Amino acid sequence: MATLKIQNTLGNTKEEFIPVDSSHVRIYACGPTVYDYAHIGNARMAVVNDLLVRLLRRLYSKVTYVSNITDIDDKIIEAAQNAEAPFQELTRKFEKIYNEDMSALGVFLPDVQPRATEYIGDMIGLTKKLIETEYAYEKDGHVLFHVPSFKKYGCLSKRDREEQILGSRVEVAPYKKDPTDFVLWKPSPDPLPGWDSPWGFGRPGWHLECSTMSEKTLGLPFDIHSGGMDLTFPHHENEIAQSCGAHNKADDPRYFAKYWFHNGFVIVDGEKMSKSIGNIKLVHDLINNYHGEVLRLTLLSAHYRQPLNWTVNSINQNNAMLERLYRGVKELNKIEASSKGYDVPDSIMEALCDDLNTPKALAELNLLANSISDASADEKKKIKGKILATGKLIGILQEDPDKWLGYGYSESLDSKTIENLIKKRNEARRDKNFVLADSIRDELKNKKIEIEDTKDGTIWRSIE
RNA sequence: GGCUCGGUGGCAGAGUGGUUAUGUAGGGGCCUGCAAAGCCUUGCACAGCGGUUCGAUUCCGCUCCGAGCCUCCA
Repeated sequence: MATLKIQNTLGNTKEEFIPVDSSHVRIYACGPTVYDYAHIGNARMAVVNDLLVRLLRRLYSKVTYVSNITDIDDKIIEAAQNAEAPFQELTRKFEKIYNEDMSALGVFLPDVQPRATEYIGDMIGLTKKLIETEYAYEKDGHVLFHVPSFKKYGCLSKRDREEQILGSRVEVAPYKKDPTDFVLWKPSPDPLPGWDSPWGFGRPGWHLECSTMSEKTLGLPFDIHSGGMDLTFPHHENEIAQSCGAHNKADDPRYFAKYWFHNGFVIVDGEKMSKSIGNIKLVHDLINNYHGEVLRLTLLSAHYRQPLNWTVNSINQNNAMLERLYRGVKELNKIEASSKGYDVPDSIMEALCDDLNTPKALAELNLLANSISDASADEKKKIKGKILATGKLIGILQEDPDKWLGYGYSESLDSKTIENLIKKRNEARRDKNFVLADSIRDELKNKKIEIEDTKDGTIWRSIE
């Protein structure tokens, strides 16, 4: 069995994955803040983690995957105010859409999807602990984490506290003892949502929820904590400070999570995705134009830590690759898959286990598909088993190939009409009346029907 | 300014101290009445300059260019 290696942001090296408890692997991914439609960057995180979890499930008997829903936050409050609706209405709506959109990309629901608002009591508890351990202090209804008290602060993002203060561009709030202190709990003035706490009516700071929910759902320490690269600082750095501080484990950042797994950004046509440029690609829109598998494959076409340039060209290239793979599966459908449990090939497992090297894995899959043409019938059985198992693991090739390629499916003509035209054409061909035969083919092509003369007769498919 | 990470063939994108992935697009061919699909074949890529080495795209240094974080952000 191939051993899994992953790049650990904590230490910034590729490490062999050794679970805290090999009988139960536990992973937590920072999930979305649900106030708007998910964009392709959110999807990359979801797809990459989904694949990592699928891989872990092959390697370990029990895996628990937790990914939260952030359903209270300043942006949510703002969006709810603009919509003139209770924030819960907004968050439930976009949580549902998020899950539907991710499902379209072949992302399985996490085992646990905790909502921040359902853990407020535990967040208050964690904050109390941090006050007890003297890593936090209260001031004017705020509770702040005192960063200078946490010696290892910066260990994840490799940031120097002093330089951070120098490089800071924001004004320091008056209630902070130190410019780098961050909020655990803050007051919520009347119209804003909030909860009662020992420090008055308020709401949690952003970082607190993940420390709380990961501990409550998985226990400490757990194995992998993941998220987008931008979360490394400050979000994940602060989570470590909170979780290790609360448990008096300030010297041991791994007491919280052992491995930190961060995915790179998606850029669009070479530019950063941003509201001001107006180039945000929403999954909700993309799935109207492309099958989820095409989008998933495109997201996996680059290594997860590299920037991914999202362009129409790259979607098309991956679409072409997927179509060819489906043709391979269609070819193999003429034979039974081997019943001898032909599984994901070692070469592909090795690639995936090597820090989730999906481009390498896909290259190996292509090589496998290339081997179909000159394989014996017996070999084809094995190849079929391997391709299907691989497709299942990485979340592609799950559709019926005929349907994917459009064989026997048409929206413009009913199949009887098509069959009749094909019959007429074949009669014309028999009579060597190629002018007529070609005109019938052109007629069908105009109706988005393409025909193929195979040795088993003429078949047709709808094309876009 | 600080900290990361990159610059690979038309495009996408792995990887390696010496044997030049993979896909996609293009060229040529086979097959076909012609197509379509498939198959075969082809392309001497590794930002620049130095250094280490028998040998560097791969290691080291410098230069140039790009991206991300340092403020909400996947």
